[in-house]
Amino acid sequence: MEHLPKKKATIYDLSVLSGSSPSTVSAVLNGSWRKRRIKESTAALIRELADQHQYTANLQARGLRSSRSGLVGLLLPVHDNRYFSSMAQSFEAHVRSRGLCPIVVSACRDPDEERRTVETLISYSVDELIVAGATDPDGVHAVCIGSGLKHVNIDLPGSRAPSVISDNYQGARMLTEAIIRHFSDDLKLGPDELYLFGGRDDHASRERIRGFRAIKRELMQGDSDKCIEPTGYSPNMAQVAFERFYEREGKLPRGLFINSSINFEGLLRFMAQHPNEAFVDIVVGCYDYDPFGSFLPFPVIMIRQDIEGMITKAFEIMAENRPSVQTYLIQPELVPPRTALKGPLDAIKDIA
Amino acid sequence: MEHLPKKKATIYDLSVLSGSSPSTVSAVLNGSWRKRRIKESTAALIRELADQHQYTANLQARGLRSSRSGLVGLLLPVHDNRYFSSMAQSFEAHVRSRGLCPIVVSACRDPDEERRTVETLISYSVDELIVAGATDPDGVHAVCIGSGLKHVNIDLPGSRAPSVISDNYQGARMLTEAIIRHFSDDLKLGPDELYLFGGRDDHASRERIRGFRAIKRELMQGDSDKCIEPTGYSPNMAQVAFERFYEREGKLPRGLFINSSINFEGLLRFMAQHPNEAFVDIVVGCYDYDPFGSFLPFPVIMIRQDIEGMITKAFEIMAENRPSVQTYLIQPELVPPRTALKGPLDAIKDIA
DNA sequence: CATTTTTGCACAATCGATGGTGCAATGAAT
DNA sequence: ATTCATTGCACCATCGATTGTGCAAAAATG
Repeated sequence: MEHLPKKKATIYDLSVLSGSSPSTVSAVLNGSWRKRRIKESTAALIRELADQHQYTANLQARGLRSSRSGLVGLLLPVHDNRYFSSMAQSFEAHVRSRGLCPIVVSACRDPDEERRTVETLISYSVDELIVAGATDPDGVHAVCIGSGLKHVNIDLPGSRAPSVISDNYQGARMLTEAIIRHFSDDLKLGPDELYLFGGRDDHASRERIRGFRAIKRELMQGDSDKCIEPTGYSPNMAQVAFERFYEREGKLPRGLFINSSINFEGLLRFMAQHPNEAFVDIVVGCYDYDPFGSFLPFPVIMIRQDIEGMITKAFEIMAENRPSVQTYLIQPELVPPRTALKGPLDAIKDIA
Repeated sequence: MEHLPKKKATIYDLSVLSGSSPSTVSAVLNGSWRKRRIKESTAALIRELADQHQYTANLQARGLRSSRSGLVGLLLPVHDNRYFSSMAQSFEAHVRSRGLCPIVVSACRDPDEERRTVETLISYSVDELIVAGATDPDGVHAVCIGSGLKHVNIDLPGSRAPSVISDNYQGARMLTEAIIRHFSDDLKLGPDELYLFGGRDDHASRERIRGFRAIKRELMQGDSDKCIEPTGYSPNMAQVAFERFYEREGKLPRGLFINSSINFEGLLRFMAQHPNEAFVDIVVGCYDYDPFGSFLPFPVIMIRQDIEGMITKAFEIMAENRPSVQTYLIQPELVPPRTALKGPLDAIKDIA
């Protein structure tokens, strides 16, 4: 039977029931009672009543009074790809292990939405915030600073708050080199057969492009601007770019550096329009790891960013009392084709 | 320059500045001022002061007073796969469009964690909750009912709250039939060559198994218990199951119905251990859509659940004042191999 | 037994916003 | 000019917890 939504018990209810004052009840229930010299027996009684009546603290009230909430936020650009969803997963585990409540929100790469969202979080007195892949980290910072909210950037650095990012330059070098070396000597790749698609004008893309070009020049003695096609972080724009290229050249470049799995989805859309023959000889390097992407019918080399490492580092930084504004580089990992890595889900017990 | 975290302006500050009372300021700033017959000019003045001083309401205080929070929650089993991350993405868009704040949390398929998490959300006076793929929806329901929280189940039904799920029976029939028909007449699949892997003892798995068996008997005149291998929702257990099968039979079944993309990842892990030759003739049907999964080197047929449809329906139900406890079936969609569908990300503008 | 110390708790202000109620000033109606 | 209705706003209790302070009663000390 549905019992009517009986309103929740408060410390005042328990106060009456136990014969103690509200403040005593509060102290018992929030752990500060030793300090307040509450008798063990009083505490025991109150605790018993509390779970008899299923008391749970009203966290809004607590938050209002103490201007803390027990919430830790993660601001994401989007949910729907494996990079960010893994990040959310790791993040939650970390926050939970500290006994706090993780809340994940996305802001669609929109600077205004980013700021508005953070303002909302602040209005709930979120205690800490990880800002991942923000389009305008410094804008977010300004909002945070105004209210003293601890925050760390991840994935894309800001200039005013500590940042933890992966070493995109090194990663791009590794990935590019792996693409090049994947071709045997007799089918060697030329500088104008290796293209970079995707990304936009953000720190990560710039670094990756820098790494791509550097190693390309070192190993191939060549590179040109036409080998770089930034398409934004959208499957659709990437698809269009591939289509255009294909129309122009009659084929895709044999070597493809794809900036982010989101853009890789653009290649999928292209693939859906063309027979497999168009792909027999290509080698793709994707900056970002997706387990299914790793097993496509052509060689796909991927970079897996060390999400767990970045999250860990971010929380370490937030634990400091006066963290210095600097950018920490975390090394990413090269993932050869046909590799199924473990992820944060593996940490979860599943009773078969 | 870092201005010191000057504490945020409150209605009291604005009250002093404007010469009006706090309640007037409050009314102006929360929109109820017309009703309270505040003069237009007074309102204008207050509004100007408000954004001069960057006033934003303390939502904990508001929530405490009004016992509403403006938060809408989505409880997920896990973040890290495309099905649930798409769900999060759609959910956020819906909630945002209503001017509320979406918050997404996962509970790792752990009934206790589910209940604890919902209790936490309730402590923050979350206004509405979508419970997706909960292991124990009725347990969650009990917690919600205790505090009058509106909620709807998605993906896995409960018996005490309205539920929106996809038609798993029909979906499984479609998928199974598509697998069978994918084989040409000369290579026809036998009943003992078509296996179902993955899932566990939940409503969705049961329905899918029922659909799988029904159509199998109709089209193949055969089915047996050994063709069903529930492995739980874990890549690892699924991998182990595949390995065992392979060891026993020297090959994989030619027809594979895989229950959820999470289990499909188990197949990836298996694949990483074995040469591509082990897969040349298999056809996989996966209940859940993953764009990369669709392009693997063997035919992969997928079922895409109508996430957008389910979310929409869920919100419609929550908008009713006395929703009836029933289960709504949403039709899923069969996705042929090599198909790149659009997703919730496509709704996001990206300034290239 | 008188005094000091310790124990155990109650009191009350406070966090920031909301909304019911009441009342003065203004304008309209008679 | 008196009465009545309307306008415009202030007052105050309230939501549920936290925390500094104060004060009896009990215990320790002399």
